Amino acid sequence: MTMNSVLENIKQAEHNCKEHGVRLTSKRKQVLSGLLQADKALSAYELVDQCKDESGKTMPAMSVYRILDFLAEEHLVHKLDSNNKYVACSHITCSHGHEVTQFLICEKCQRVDEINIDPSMIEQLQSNVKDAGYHLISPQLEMKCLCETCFTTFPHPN
Amino acid sequence: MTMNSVLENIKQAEHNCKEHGVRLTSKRKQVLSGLLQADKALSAYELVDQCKDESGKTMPAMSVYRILDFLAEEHLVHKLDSNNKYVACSHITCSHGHEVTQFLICEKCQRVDEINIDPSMIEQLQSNVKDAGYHLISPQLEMKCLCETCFTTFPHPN
DNA sequence: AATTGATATGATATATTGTATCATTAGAAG
DNA sequence: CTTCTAATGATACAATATATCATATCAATT
Ligand SMILES: [Zn+2]
Ligand SMILES: [Zn+2]
Ligand SMILES: [Zn+2]
Ligand SMILES: [Zn+2]
Repeated sequence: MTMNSVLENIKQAEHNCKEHGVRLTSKRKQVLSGLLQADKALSAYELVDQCKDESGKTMPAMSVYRILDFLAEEHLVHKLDSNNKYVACSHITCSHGHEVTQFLICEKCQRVDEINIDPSMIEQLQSNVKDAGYHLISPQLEMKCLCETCFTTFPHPN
Repeated sequence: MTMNSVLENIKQAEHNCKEHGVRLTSKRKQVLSGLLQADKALSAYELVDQCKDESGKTMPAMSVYRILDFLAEEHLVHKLDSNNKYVACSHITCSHGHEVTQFLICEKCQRVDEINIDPSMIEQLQSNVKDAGYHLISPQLEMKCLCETCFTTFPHPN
């Protein structure tokens, strides 16, 4: 992501936080900015390294985890359970809600696309869940994939 | 799951393994049986404890991980990325394939239901992935839920 | 400006999950 | 029985995550 885009995202994130009555502190900006620049999913500890590289100062892992929790609550980043990594939300500067999020995750290069789901599909998923006697609490679909580049670059089975 | 059902599942699992030219050893049976009896998702280390309780002998964590890998390859257990736990396949004694598996996971009690997806839904998911320029390599949908019991028992937001 | 209370961050220890590697054992095949 | 392979054990360690208490920062009030 270009530096301009990063700044634009940060600015919008700051605005969103203000509206929610919470603060996007400089550390939180630093972490979010790191994720935006990386343009892929990073682990908490990779983010520690990235912050070190950017600023020279070490950010405690504990702080990174806390900040990632905060950013996730604000829907500014998402945690990917598939690989225990974190990715910046693709929809910070647009007005998407987050009823159901779907991620396509490249297993090789950690590139992630956050795509939209057809509302009828969401409905069907919800109704499947309900029919099975469950109550959906955190709908997030993660699909383990290869991106086009990795698919053509690396050998693969099938 | 009743002891009879457990034995029936083990028997079928043994048959399946024989067909694939691999061995369902006694340790592997012990782990699979532990998961079947638990009737919910367990972590690898919870399984270590369970094996200890059942047999008196300690099974090394390393072995449990290896055995879980084996069982997963045979589609006898599934790994849930959502909570880093493992669950016995619900379809050992029936003839389901595993093109796309969908799990409803209770966040409170770790109860899991492995349900079927409508083929048209699978198709649509696949086409979404393709449209985004990705290649699906391991389709497994995990939905974080509350089961009916936990939903009515515990307080919840919304 | 100083006081105070709430929020954020740092420091440290520890828990949990998972892998690498080499040694040993058990099974199948000849 | 021997020999080869697959399975398991033992040990060390890496990677991910949380618990807890101390300190710093910020903003409101005096
Ligand atoms: Zn998002
Ligand atoms: Zn890729
Ligand atoms: Zn299954
Ligand atoms: Zn439950």
